[in-house]
Amino acid sequence: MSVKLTEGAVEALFNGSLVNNPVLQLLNIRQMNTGSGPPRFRLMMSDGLHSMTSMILATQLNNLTDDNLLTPNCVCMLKKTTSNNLADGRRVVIVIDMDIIKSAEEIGGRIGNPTPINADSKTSSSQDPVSSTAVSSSSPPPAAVPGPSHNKSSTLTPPKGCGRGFTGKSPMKASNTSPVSTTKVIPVASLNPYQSKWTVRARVTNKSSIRTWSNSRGEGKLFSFEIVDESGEIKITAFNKEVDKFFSLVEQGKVYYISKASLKVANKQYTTLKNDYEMTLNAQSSVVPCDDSQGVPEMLCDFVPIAELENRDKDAIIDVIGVCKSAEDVSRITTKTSREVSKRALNLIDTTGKVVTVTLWGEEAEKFDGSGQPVVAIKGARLSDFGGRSLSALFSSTIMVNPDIPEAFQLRAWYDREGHSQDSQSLTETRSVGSGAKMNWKTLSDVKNEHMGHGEKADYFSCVASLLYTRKENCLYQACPSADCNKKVIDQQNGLYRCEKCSREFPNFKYRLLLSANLADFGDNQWVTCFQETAEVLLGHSAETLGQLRDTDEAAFDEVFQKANFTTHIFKNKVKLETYNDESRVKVTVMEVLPIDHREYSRRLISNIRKLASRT
DNA sequence: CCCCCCCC
Repeated sequence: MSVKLTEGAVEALFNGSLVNNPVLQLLNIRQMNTGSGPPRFRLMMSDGLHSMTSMILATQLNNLTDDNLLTPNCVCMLKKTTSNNLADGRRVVIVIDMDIIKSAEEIGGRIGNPTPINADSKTSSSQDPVSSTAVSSSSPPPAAVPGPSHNKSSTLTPPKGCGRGFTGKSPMKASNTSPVSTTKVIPVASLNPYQSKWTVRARVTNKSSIRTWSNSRGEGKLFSFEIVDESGEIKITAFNKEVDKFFSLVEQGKVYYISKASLKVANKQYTTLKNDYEMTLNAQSSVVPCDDSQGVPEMLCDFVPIAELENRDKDAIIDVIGVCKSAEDVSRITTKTSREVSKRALNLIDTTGKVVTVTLWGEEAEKFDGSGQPVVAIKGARLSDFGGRSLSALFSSTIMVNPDIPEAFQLRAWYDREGHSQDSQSLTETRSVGSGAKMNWKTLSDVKNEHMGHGEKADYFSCVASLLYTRKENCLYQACPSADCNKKVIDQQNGLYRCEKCSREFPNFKYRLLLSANLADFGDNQWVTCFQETAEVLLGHSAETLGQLRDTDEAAFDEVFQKANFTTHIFKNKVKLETYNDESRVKVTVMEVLPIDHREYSRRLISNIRKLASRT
């Protein structure tokens, strides 16, 4: 058991002093009674000299308890703590981040002979979680020590409990006329519904506009914003009167003291922030601008590497950062509910070499400028399984272009040095590689060598090929004008056209395309048949237009075919052996023509070149 | 007390 506890750390934490990564032993862990909220765990930890019970695991670390790793006797390093100095002077240490560095089994027992630092406390386990953390201070915390252990937040409050020897059971009767002057600033991460006297000092991020609603429960208006301090973040919503009161006061990016708001458990379904709770402003709430924003972060991001998105659940809300390798032009689409909205898809790449497509909406899509391949960070994007894995920005997402953060500088440097030329792979299959269907890539010589289409059923394959030749002479025919009938009609030479299938004569017909084309790739060529839709894509004109053109302007008609020649596409094909008059030949029908995705094309090309090279 | 988050 070669582990050394940080002696003196418990006393320091208890007194609210800064301790750098203390190593402590867990003596006990207990789930507190939190009613309907997420479980909270209270820890008893020891530095070998002293133990303290007034330590609480931040809920984001609750998963540490999942695998029975956080069990008595294990040794932990507390990487981030914050102390929550309650209004009556009691102190609670909240563990925001920690590592278990030795398991209980490895340690095997209690290290040293620690004595409780709060020996004269008589806490009751049946009390509510906050009051149950009550400690009476035999040595009251030094008043000038600020709440967060990071030592940055200014001390706002005149020292409370300077008296000495007061107990946790009898709260200070300080006058509470102003929250700023009498309520201790606590970290956002430590906010919970069981504690009412607090002030947070935090920066506003992501302020919404005012929205109205009307449903069976009534109607009203609201706006919401998010706040962040160095401990965490939380969403705040204001309704109706509080909208009038606070909307113009609350400004994006500014720092405020906020107190006396209601806390409730956040609905996980809509949570985009890393907090189990959310806040609602009420008639008693106070929001006061704070001139000193020192130490209050701009934004809290937990960037997920792009390659890692493959392992995340659909609909997860995640933060992502990457270089915008390419971006679509903005376009307008109509939603299922007939609303028009702008959209723009970006392709982001990070140092994992993976690319993901992220879609921006509305104004964000319109104003985005992808020139110069900026670094783009998105906080709170939703993971979708479209095309494998893709991302979509939400109303609540924050989109930052070239943000002033270390991750962005690192990405920029990486991309400019090597990332730009690196072989990358997208998690998002684009439409051009087959609308979700699996592509069975073949070269034209593969089709022959593998005797494709010789089986009972047709085979399907995709290839990248160029149009080498088209038979324009017989590509158009006059077809039955009935919607569901494409049968060739017989010109009765009396102004009427007869369809044998429909047993009817019509005064008109429609043009249909049946194009024979010779496709070529670098190894072989192949005759294929393209019916109406695929032929229209290849020739770039409708059958109707081509029919008119052939009848009126033969030169223009010829030019259409000249232009189509040597164009390169992705062809999705069906191949089947057909036999007539004892003669068998493979018939290839083009099912779909897709534009080339150049990234995919390069990948195919390189792979084929390697394959050819390995044969020689 | 909202919770819309769109398209392929």
